[in-house]
Amino acid sequence: MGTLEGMSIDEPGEDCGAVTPRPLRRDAERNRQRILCAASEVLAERGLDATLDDVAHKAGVGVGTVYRRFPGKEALIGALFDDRLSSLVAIGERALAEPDPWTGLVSYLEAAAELLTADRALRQILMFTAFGRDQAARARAQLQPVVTRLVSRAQDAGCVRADLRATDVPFAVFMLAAAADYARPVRPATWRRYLALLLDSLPPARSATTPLPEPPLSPAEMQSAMQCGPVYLR
Amino acid sequence: MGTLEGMSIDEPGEDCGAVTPRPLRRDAERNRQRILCAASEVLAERGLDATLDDVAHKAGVGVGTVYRRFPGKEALIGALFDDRLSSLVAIGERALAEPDPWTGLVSYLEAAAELLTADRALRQILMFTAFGRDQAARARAQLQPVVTRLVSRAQDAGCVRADLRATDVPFAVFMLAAAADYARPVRPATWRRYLALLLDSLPPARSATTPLPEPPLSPAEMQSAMQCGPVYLR
DNA sequence: ACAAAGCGGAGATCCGAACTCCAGATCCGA
DNA sequence: TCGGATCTGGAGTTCGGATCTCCGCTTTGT
Repeated sequence: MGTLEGMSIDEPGEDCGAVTPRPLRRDAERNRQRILCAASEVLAERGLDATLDDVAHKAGVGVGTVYRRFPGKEALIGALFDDRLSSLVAIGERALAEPDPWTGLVSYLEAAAELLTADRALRQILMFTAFGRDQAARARAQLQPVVTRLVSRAQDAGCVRADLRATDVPFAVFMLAAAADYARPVRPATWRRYLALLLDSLPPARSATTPLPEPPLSPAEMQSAMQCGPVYLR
Repeated sequence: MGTLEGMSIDEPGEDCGAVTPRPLRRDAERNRQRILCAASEVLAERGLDATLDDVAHKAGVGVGTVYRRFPGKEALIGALFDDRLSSLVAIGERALAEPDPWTGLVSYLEAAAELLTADRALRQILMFTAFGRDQAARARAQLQPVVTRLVSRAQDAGCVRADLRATDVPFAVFMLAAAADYARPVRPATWRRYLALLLDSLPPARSATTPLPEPPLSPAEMQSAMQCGPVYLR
């Protein structure tokens, strides 16, 4: 518990304060990358319940190696999701840079949903877990003004209903992510259909419907979606 | 394993075939009811992960009592959700009995979402689990023609877009349930806001927006929603 | 060539949920 | 009212699965 792994003082006499992490041996660094990469895949697919043994296996290293490099599961996840979360913020800023207010809002919804639907662990972190609480809270805090701006700008331009609020946006994304979770094993892009549907509810008025980009699941696909979903129990 | 509890032959000589379950002692029957009732509450709240110890505790009986009455968790859940599932079918039929096609579809969405959002275990059973697989599949099979009818009737009447399909309906309900799952601890009725929003995407055209019945979560509420959600990990 | 650093992965440890068991409490027919 | 049948509580056993440790061996780099 609490090893000082990866922290060592560079110069023997050059005491304390700034501890420069001595660079890892080449093979060790290579493994570290493999681990991060494997963890990223495994977590995206299986969510936070994924085992560190799974990660190690996928990375082609032993569990010990994982634990030598990261204090524990939590630390590994923390390291991984720092950039995921900041890329969410980046998405928001890119959407705000979009000149057309409607396109901006839509592209935010689309990109955010794309990010979340592709990564189950990220979704769990943002929606529920007590896990990366601080990181997630920080991301949310950064995001909130951006999304607020995105919404009100679109409202000012008259292309979005007046009663929409900034907090409705993450809800929309979560709902799409839930749909994706269900349909993914069968047909992963199905969430886009529901994004398109949802978008039709946003303008103050409309004279037609936007065509829905993805076909619906057939009843048979529906059936098999439930067979293989994130199995609870047994 | 495999006790014959609750099954006994009434008359000693009157062999085999129709085994009439001798009625339970009065106290035993009372406890059985308590258990079912407690299980219903606990499962609705905590989902399929709920422990039989939880159920026993809520029912005010010992775990042993639960196991004497039901072979195991699975059996208890099976017993409980038989009627939940058939009430879903009933909702569909009631909606179809509604004379106005639009009102019919809307009332189905609303009632189904109400049922699912109130019961986490039911949602898990319908969406994912390998658990009550047969029961759920049967319910789905019964429901499918009803929903199909509900949708096409509304389309024929011209009040719903032509590209909507029957399988979109359960998706809508699932998405609402996901929203509810997130918002419940903070403000349980929030899903109605998103139902209302969703409904605005259904007509072939519209000249205005329907007022949204529930206020959105404030950013602060959003924050605290995540604090207490269905905690994953740790 | 030889420390130092890193490695694998068996297995120790821990945890929590499902389920069992039996000494007593409770019921109910005679 | 009494006695045997039935039922009860909940401590404790079992089990599975996940986290994390440990140490003999391999790889690196000087």
